[in-house]
Amino acid sequence: MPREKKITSKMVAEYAGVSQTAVSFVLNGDPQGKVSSQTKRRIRKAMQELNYKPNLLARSMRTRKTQTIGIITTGIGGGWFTRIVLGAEQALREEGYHILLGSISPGPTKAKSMMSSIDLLLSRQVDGLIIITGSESQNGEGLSPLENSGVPAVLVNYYSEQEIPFGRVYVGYREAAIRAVEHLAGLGKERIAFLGKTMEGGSTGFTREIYLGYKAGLANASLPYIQELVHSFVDVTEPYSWGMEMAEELLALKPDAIYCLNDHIAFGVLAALRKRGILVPEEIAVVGNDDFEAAKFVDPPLTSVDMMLEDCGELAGKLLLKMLDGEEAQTPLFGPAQVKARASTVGILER
Amino acid sequence: MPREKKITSKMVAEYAGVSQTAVSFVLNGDPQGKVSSQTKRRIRKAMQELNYKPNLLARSMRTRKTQTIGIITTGIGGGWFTRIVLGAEQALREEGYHILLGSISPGPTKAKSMMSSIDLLLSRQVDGLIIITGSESQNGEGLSPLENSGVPAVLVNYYSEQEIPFGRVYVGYREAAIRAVEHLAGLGKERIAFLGKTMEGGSTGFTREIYLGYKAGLANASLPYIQELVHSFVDVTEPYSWGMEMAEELLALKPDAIYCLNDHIAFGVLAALRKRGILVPEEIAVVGNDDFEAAKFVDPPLTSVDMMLEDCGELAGKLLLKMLDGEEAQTPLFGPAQVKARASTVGILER
DNA sequence: TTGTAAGCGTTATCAT
DNA sequence: ATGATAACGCTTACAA
Repeated sequence: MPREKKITSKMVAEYAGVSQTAVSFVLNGDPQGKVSSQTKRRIRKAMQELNYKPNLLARSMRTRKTQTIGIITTGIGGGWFTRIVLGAEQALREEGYHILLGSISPGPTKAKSMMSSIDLLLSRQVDGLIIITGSESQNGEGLSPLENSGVPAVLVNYYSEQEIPFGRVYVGYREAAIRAVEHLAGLGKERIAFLGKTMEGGSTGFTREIYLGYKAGLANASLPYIQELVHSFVDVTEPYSWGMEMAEELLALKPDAIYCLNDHIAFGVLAALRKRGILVPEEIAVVGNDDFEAAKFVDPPLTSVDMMLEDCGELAGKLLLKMLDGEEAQTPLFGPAQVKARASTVGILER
Repeated sequence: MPREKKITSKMVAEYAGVSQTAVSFVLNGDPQGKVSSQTKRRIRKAMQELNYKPNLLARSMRTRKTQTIGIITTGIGGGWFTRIVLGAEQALREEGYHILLGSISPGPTKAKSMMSSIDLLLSRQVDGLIIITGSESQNGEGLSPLENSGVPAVLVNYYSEQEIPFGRVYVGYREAAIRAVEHLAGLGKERIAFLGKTMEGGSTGFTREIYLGYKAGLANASLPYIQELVHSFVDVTEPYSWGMEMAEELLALKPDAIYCLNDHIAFGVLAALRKRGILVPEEIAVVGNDDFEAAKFVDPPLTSVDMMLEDCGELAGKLLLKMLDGEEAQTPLFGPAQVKARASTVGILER
């Protein structure tokens, strides 16, 4: 019995003794009120009894709309990508769209695989595309199939010199840094060290944003930019160890706070300070970025800036919806950022 | 210029001066070798010059295969769901399938929303379905649309009394517990406490698996089951605090190890032991489950059992592929589990 | 080896 | 208000 015959609208029409057209109208809510409520009832009853399920594929074929958005991402990473997808999915689902996942392997030949992934999704006739790129800077690589497809697309975190005819959404890194510094300044901290990547250190993309935010935050708080408190990394393979080392180096310079590019670094910093018996936050407060789950459980719990990635995803989804409605790709949008204050800055109030 | 006209295979045929059939054959690799290599070249050239992209929707319409797998999940949770999807996606992509995301909001009316989600995906003519359920036990709720659709489906972590005609994959909780206990026993621990949910405590689903694994692990290591070292929770709202409390209670009973249902609880345990100045792992070793990212960064780094969720996803994907090939839904499959040894059991060897 | 034509399940156009 | 009929772009017997 599991093998029911597929019911088509034609069969429903026959069963109800009406035309297929009438069935179609009922299916689409009969906007112009062309079907008498009597036959409407008959048709609905027939649908029920036959357990009819419309074939959305056929509909898409005809309407040239699939109600499907492709999401592609390179450089997947522990959850950060997911949170964005989640936000986007929700925004899009509310409008009746589904998500079709593009290739999500990091892949060596990035631009090439990006192109083929886009091609595949376009072949499947997605109505729009969201592309979440790794956090590195890049140029218009791999986007060529999109450009002349006319399919609206939103790029998330796509740092590029070139002008591109797509919507853009960025994670709020700069705001994150500004808020972090403001938070620390608000606690009376004045010598706020920075562990990240400076422009002199060759920062691009999101690392650049964070650095600029750090400087802007200092300016907002009327604090001086102290060169010797700013450290730039070159290689990121061991952020934890780097954080430890840098913390050691900084000690002599008596900072009263350390703001770190990410939580990994901050964890290293905390470990180093713990080992030295430095009081956190009384002597030195520490702030990280990204608000990893782990931040709650280190000792002391780490204040970190949540990048609100779901919100970024929602931003991307809503922007895409507008574009699907015919609006032009606007100026870039930036996601919010929120300081999650914990013991590493405010002491023992909460876990 | 972004608005190129859509190119169809018919246009390619005209342009190349051949029949649409020939184009179609080339598109599908011409299995029977019905097209001369000359015309093949002509056709390929035409495709290139017109920048032809086949419309996969139309193909699906005809072949009644969409090369699309729907994935539905209830009770999403910080990343655990994602890792499974990732594994499945990879396995399926290798065989040319794409993932269509079903509704992924927790939702109050779970069974109802599950049904509509399944219906929607079926309407979109997915070739198969993977359903990742929350970790709670359930009955055949919400699966009725699937049963008589004849569409193959794999359920992940679906704990149910009833027989169901679907493939099933379970996260390797029981094995996880067995390995954890073996790991501890291997280190010479003999009084291994358990913080989880016992059958007497009303465990079902995965909590039951873990408990059974704990007992099996003890048996394997010829260790006695010591009733007083086993604690069962009722309410899970504050696992961290519960872990702290239980650790305190256990102290008097002199356990030499504590195995926790999850990392949250284990973090609480570690915190309590740290406060008491108990040496970990010399006096008491601690093991958690799930291997959160945070496990690496607590003090001391926590040994935890990785549930290898990507592998579970891969298992699910591959099982589904087999079912798509006509094989029957087999006996349930269980994912692997791997102890990630860290300082909380083996001392300071690694972070 | 190549071409013709039917059909997949819808929706949209145009008469009735 | 309702019903034929033609698309949408592709695959696939079957005919040439």
